[in-house]
Amino acid sequence: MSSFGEFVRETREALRQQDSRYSVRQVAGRIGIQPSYLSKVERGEVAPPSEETILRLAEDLKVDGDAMLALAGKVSSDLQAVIRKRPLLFAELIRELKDMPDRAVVRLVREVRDGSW
Amino acid sequence: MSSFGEFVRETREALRQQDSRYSVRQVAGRIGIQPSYLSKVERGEVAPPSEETILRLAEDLKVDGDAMLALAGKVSSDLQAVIRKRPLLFAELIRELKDMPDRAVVRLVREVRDGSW
DNA sequence: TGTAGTGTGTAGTATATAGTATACACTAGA
DNA sequence: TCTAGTGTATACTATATACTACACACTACA
Repeated sequence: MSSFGEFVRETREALRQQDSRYSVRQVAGRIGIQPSYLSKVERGEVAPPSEETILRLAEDLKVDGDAMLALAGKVSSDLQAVIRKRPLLFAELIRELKDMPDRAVVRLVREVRDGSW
Repeated sequence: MSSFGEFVRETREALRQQDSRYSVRQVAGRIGIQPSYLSKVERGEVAPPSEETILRLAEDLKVDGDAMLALAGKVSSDLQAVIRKRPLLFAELIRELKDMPDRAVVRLVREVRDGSW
């Protein structure tokens, strides 16, 4: 059920192969939570942590923050803020893109970034 | 502070000019909450209601749901679900569009909708 | 002048969120 | 053999979220 927890555990264990500083205790220590709490999170015994904690964890595990938030069922609050400033526009855009293939969205991102328009 | 509450009160009072069924009590009754709670919401005495309640309220007051959620500091959970399915893609797109003028975003929406690409 | 409807004050509640603190049993290395 | 480090079990907590239930004072109108 908790793909978030599984992902964290697997990612941490993978890093640990190369670097002994990726134990539950040490990661927890670096990101400022109790080891017992991280342990429970990894085993899905409790819900995923808060956005702030997830982002610190993602950084420590060298994983993309937005991807990790998504696994936790969340959307970064700064993205939400962008949407909230122009709700009608962004709601329409996002709903329109909902069923578009990845390549279509990628193309859009490029178009906007390259400013070719 | 509570622009949400003010907005609800003003919208409801405006409708009431034409239709006496837009009293606090009757609106509350239709959307399934206590009148005292709606009263407190309108006066900003409590935080905005849940997403579900806001959407029922928006419908009753004939207002856009996404706009009303935005005033409450929320983003519709169905939009969040779209983002969570492809977090990297959508995060990049939205951050890229953050500082673009409205007309640029509108143009993009049209482009996608008209399928001219 | 009653009564139907109005908004609001007060008090309380259930559930979720986001953790902490401590102690325990186990293992690998010096 | 001891000790430093490992993961985890247990018990608890503070704060936020999202309301309900009831009572009260006031007003319009028939």
